[in-house]
Amino acid sequence: MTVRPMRSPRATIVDVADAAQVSRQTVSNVLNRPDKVAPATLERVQREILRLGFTPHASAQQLRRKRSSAVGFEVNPLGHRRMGHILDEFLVELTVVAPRHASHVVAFAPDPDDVIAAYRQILASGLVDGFVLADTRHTDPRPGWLMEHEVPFVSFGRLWDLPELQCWVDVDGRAGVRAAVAHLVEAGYEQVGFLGWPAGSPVGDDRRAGWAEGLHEAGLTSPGSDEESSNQDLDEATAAAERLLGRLGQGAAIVCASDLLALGALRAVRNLDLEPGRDVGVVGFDDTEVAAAMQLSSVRQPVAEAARVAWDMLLAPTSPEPQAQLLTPTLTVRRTSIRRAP
Amino acid sequence: MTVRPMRSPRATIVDVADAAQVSRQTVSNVLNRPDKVAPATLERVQREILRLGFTPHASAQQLRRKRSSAVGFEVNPLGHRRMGHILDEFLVELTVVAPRHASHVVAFAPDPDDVIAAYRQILASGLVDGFVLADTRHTDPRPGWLMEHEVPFVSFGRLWDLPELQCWVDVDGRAGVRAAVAHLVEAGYEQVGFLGWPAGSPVGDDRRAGWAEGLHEAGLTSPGSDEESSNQDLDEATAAAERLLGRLGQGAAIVCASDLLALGALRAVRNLDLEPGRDVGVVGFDDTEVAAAMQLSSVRQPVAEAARVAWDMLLAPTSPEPQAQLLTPTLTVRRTSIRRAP
DNA sequence: CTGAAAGCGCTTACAG
DNA sequence: CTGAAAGCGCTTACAG
Repeated sequence: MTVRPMRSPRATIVDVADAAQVSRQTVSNVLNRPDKVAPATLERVQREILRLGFTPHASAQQLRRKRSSAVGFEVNPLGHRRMGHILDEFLVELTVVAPRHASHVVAFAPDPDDVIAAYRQILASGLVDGFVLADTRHTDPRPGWLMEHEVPFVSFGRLWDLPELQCWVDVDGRAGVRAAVAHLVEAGYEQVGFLGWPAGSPVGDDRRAGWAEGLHEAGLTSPGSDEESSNQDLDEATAAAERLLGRLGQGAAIVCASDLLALGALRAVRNLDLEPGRDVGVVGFDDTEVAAAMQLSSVRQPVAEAARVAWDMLLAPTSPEPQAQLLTPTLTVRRTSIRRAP
Repeated sequence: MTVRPMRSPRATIVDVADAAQVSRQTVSNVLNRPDKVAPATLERVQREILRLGFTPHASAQQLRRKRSSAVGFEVNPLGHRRMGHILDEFLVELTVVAPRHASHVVAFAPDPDDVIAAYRQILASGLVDGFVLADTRHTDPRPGWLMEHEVPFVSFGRLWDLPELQCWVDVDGRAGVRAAVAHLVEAGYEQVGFLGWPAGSPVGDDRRAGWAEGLHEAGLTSPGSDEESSNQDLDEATAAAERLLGRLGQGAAIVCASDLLALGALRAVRNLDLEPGRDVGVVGFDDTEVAAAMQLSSVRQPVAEAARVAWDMLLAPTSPEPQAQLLTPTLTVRRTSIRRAP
């Protein structure tokens, strides 16, 4: 047996075949249909594969199989802060799961002026078989285009414009907020107000609905005056929270549609010389770094699970059509929703 | 991956050749060595390429050229919060620049128990030609292994263990902190203290050195008592900042090694019923979301530039050996370092 | 300047 | 169960 030099050219299927005294097709069979190979041959070939450190060349497989075993994931320099890095986390989890499906993830960044062109290009080059979408929005051109060209895809986030499409996984924000309300009531707060975004955003409206449902389930009624809204801006959120606190009585709590809004609520509480948690409960949404740093209780999206589901959906047989999935978030409880120190 | 058949089979080089009435080699020449093709032929072929929407098949090119035109980038589910998402940003910028080099980025997540195995595997499969490393640390096995196997790579972050290697780009944290000190002195603060990490981390020590240099340049001397250290923990940082403020006089400022430490400093300031900015200056490091939300001045790493440099270095000729590059960060000035409201 | 030939490394019917 | 043949889509010397 020849000793392989340090920087040797990769071993190919032919090298393995020669070493194991079989044809290269048999090596391929060992790799792809081991049940069709005699046990003794199988073992001999596998030993040589291990010994030579052979790994099939991805390009050759892709070319022959007419399949890349890769999915594309769009990353976005402008938008990637919008969701508090949830999407960065999602990409990581997508990548973690990929090997389980003998696949990999290709990141790409479209020109903002022609997003579809990037999808078209990467698809035409055969670099990916399909896509995982994220950050879907109203009038998003991507799902329609992919649909029309019969490109396999799954979306992390509901497909707002195409309610008939079921190829998505999302997080049930409504249930998360509902759970936060229940938690706050349980913790002893007597009223629960809501600090949300201005009406009209599907995600924000969904979270607001969760608050209303939570109140209802807890037997509390909303006087209609215990909510305020603000854009994603700290000063605006602080002012809104101050107005809200002015109307809520003693021992109240505020559930917020985002951690940033919650940060405004914390400020408002302190501006009144009150102590978050002890005097006023506050819960945020997304459990970002900000939340952890500020000891803010927050609703956490199950990102890793969403990534797993996305893969499963993408690889599932096309019929029966996969069902959309709504995952339930969890609540990370920290100081700002503990009414009394233990 | 189960793939539904694509609606239209892609156009191949042969389709273009037939349409343009040339051989397929000529089409290839149009693509790869246009100078070797007669102008009239060139134009005719290019017209057909456009008309058919032809894009070369990546796998076929990779197989033939023995080059993938891709770099691997390791993403890490545990470590990706350590640097305040700087690495997520870096991946995005790497991806943005990739098309300029006719390349793409393959993300991968190693098994934490055998990181090298993931590098070996992805390399053996021919999926990438090289790697961009990040989050390098002392006793990092990756640079040595890559070096030994003559795998092209560039590191975002100094190669602490291999000072002879020049294939890295990093951010000059020392210069950033020095600039922050100068800014604070300029803004009218009379003393500048430092809140850092415990001695021993190369990055932290570098930032501390920047503070000392900044004091020196400003003609201030450090009494040796105007620094404190804390781990990345809000409560610990708050306590350290309180001790520090207790020793600093009126009109002081604090430069911090991270935004989280700075958050502790902000808390300490408020605990003393003082107002950040007006009474005590505070500057953080990394300009994270937390900084933006808290109106915290902070040192910002030029991540996009680092990504550009990384690509250039990776593709640069191997001789002369590329020079390591240290980029200068910028200071994002917000409320916490403005002494008086305008 | 253009085209015929060889081949990158693999997989998949198919014949033996 | 095993191997000879064809071919995935491209590029690159090379001959004309």
